[in-house]
Amino acid sequence: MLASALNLSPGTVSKALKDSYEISAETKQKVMEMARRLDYVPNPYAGGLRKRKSKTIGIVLPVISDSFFALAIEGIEAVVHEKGYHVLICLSHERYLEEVNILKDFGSGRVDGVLMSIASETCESQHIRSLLEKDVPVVLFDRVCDDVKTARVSTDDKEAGYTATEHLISRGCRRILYLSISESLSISTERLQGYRQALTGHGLPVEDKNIILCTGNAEQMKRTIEEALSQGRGGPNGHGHRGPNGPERGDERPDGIVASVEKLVTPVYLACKALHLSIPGDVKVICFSNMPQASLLSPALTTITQPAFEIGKAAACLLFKAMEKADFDLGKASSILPSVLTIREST
Amino acid sequence: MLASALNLSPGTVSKALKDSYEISAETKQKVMEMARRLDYVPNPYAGGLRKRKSKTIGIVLPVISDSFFALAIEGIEAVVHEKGYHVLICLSHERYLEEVNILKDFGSGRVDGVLMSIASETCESQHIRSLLEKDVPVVLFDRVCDDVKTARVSTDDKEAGYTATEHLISRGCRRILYLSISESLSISTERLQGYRQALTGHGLPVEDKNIILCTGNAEQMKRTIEEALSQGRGGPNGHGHRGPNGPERGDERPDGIVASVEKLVTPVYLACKALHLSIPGDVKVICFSNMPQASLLSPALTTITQPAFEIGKAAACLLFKAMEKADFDLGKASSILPSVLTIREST
DNA sequence: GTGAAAGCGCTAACAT
DNA sequence: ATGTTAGCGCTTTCAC
Repeated sequence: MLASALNLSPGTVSKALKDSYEISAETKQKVMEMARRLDYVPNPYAGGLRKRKSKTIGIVLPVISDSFFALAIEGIEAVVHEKGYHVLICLSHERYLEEVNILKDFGSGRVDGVLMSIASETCESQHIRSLLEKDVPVVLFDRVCDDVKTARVSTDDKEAGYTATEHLISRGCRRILYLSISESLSISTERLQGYRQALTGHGLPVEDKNIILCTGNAEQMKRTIEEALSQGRGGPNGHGHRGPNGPERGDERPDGIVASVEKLVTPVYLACKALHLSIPGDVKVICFSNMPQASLLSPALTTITQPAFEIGKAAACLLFKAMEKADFDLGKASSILPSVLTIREST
Repeated sequence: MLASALNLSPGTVSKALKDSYEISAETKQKVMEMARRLDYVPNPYAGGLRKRKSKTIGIVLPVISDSFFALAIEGIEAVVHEKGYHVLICLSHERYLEEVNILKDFGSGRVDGVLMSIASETCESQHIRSLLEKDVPVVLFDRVCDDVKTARVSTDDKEAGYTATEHLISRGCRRILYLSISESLSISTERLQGYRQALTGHGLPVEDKNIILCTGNAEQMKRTIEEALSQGRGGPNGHGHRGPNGPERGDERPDGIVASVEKLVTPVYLACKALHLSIPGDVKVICFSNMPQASLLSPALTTITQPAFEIGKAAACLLFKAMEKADFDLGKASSILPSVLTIREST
């Protein structure tokens, strides 16, 4: 296209555009000039076909409207853009089957590498292994997966779960609810393990009825949480507040909540409100969240915050290392970043 | 690749895969079978090159970690995915030059159409027109731009600005601050116009010193807001609260804030806290925001909410109409969706 | 019903 | 220093 306008061969134009030493300054001048005039940009797919690279990386996420994921994308974008690559984003909507289809599509040459955080439905990883077999490097972040030999970037979720729970215990909580959104997700199970360890470590019982799986939409989650909070508050109309004299002997009502993901913040607060439970008076709440407005909530929310942007960045960097040198072993390249506990009014 | 494995010509394989009538059931069977076995997916770029379509649409945004944009992407993704297209996301980081580079790149055949919300720095649209000239359809959403003849999808920002301001007036505010993040952005100027009209319409003066441009990071914004809120609070230590007897005669202190974008929520709340101003006692606050936790803030925030998901969807639908029939005139296809006022404690 | 051939827009090796 | 050629992986006429 440029070539015909200039009466030059495409080869010459191609070289001129890349400032090759074999082209005369004069021709380069002409080519550049014309390129500017025609606002010409080479078709990346044509070149990519030839070079067998797409220069794009695929991101697979369950959702975007979540402070953690939105920030993680920005972290990824920072390094991808710097490397001159592009970013293709696909959503699994927490569905295993959609995730499978996306990865299958990514095996077509559409992307040179994949960054992914797995769906809550997913508890199997054959689809990931299939992709790896096609030599498409994959780096998992946040919601990772043990049974696949590739790099993982996340926080130490077990430790974070421990820290969160211990914090509640130090605040006097004895019957602590753990709210999860999946029974298989790494973040859920790891954080749960930390929760268990903290309870056990402090001589408190771990009770199944305090481990709550919250699914469905926000309204359904709220109902699930209300139900859990109503435990041990005997009598037919068990929704009354506790007496004015603080916890009564034998009161089995939960007095603390570890919410394992940000999505649970609203349901938790609404459930407490509906039950007329005061936070932190009746129930103390800590949540894993990257919400920038956590400190503005009523009451201000104690959080475990993950370095979302940094996680995205680190994952992307690992991916590039793998794409740049084929012998780089992602299998032994995982990285763990620190999360931070920010204590606020809710505890 | 499949072809060689089957000893068939690529043409035959291609047709078989698309279930063409000219291929025998038997061969189709064999091809499908082998495709499954090898987990084969055709390279989309090769086909795209031939058909001169990329089947991907480009999204240009200033940021992702913002409730509105994150939701808008999900709306876009819903329709793009349904159409069998893919989504390439590029961030302008509010920079005009990055936006220009992205659009230039998008003129290469990388995308078949573009959805975009312009950067706060942008106040010129030649780059958009250049792209349109290359027959890449563009639909603007939310942060639109008047001087380019293409479709726009947004809310009625002038009306929303009016509604927000009138609401504050109805709550007794007389000295209302308008907080913007740009002097050229459509959302800023339109909402500002509504603000002016509401003031004028209710016999209140429009004062330049009440129209505040907030730039920089959250900390800088907070300082700007503090300064603005300190207006008319005379005396050397002008930071004290107002007297216990309510507004004094001649008090020039602002008593209301219209924050034109979500990013301003935190700075506004922090500024009020720093100045020991109570919301809504001393200052009433309304903000354009899609934060799911607005009702949990302290105090709960009165918001103007935009139908972000729907805006994304509508924009994508228009874009597809334009891509599907070349004679579809985007110039006269804009659409305006309703935003909603949710009154909470902050007013 | 199947194959051969051309071509999408580019790059890279190989002439000239 | 420039041009020619082949080929990336696919689709699509057009022959057979």
